[in-house]
Amino acid sequence: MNPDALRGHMDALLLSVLEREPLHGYAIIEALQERSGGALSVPTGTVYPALRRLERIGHLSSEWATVGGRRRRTYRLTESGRKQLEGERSAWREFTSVIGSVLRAEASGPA
Amino acid sequence: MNPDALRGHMDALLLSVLEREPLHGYAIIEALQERSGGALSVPTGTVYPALRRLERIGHLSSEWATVGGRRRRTYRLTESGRKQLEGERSAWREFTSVIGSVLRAEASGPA
DNA sequence: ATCTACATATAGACAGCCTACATGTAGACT
DNA sequence: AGTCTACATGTAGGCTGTCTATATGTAGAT
Repeated sequence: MNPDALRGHMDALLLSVLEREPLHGYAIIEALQERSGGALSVPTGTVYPALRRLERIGHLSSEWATVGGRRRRTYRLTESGRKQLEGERSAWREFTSVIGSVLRAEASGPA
Repeated sequence: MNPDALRGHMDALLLSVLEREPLHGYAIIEALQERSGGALSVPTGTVYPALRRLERIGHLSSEWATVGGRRRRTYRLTESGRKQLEGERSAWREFTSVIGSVLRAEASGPA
């Protein structure tokens, strides 16, 4: 998966994976792998900053927990985050529809 | 259409629009508008540099023409460009499939 | 004269994803 | 005791491609 292709869709992925339950960063990375059938290996250097950004703009909230001696920061969707996810989903549909319509255009000549 | 979303898909769009016939930059922008039903307004500052980049790496070739007193640089797909377009198309299918599978995952709780 | 459409081009800003690195705990295995 | 892997978070800096803004010029309509 070409990294550049993810540009602008990372938020949708993160919000989507947090929709059903709160998760910490490491678990989010695993969830993305699972849900994508192993195709998505998002590096920590992408996920952690993105989560912080999403929290900063109010789409996520977080709290620390210690489980088995390890510190976790668990993120959950805020109300704003749920609305944003809705928006991301419809933006995704529009995006694929628009790009798809260009890519699938018949290669038949003019006239 | 969020500009960031285009990242990494611009090449596919440009190659695709040049598949059926050679076009110059301005006409490419119009063709993208038409094919997308008006949804794609790609600025000249994006298209012209991108076309040059694609020519530099061998996917396009170009030649100057003068039509109605105006200078045009007409681009056409090279053989390499056609192969690249094939690759872009299958990458697009994979991309939409992977992201889609994450976004569409059921929001039902675990167990 | 002025305006719009046609037509190309570059400089610099911006943003976000990536690589690489740093830090630390827990448990298994030798 | 030492090593290795999995778990877990985080930052600095690089890269690159898209965008905004600007520049230049022709043709035709008003």
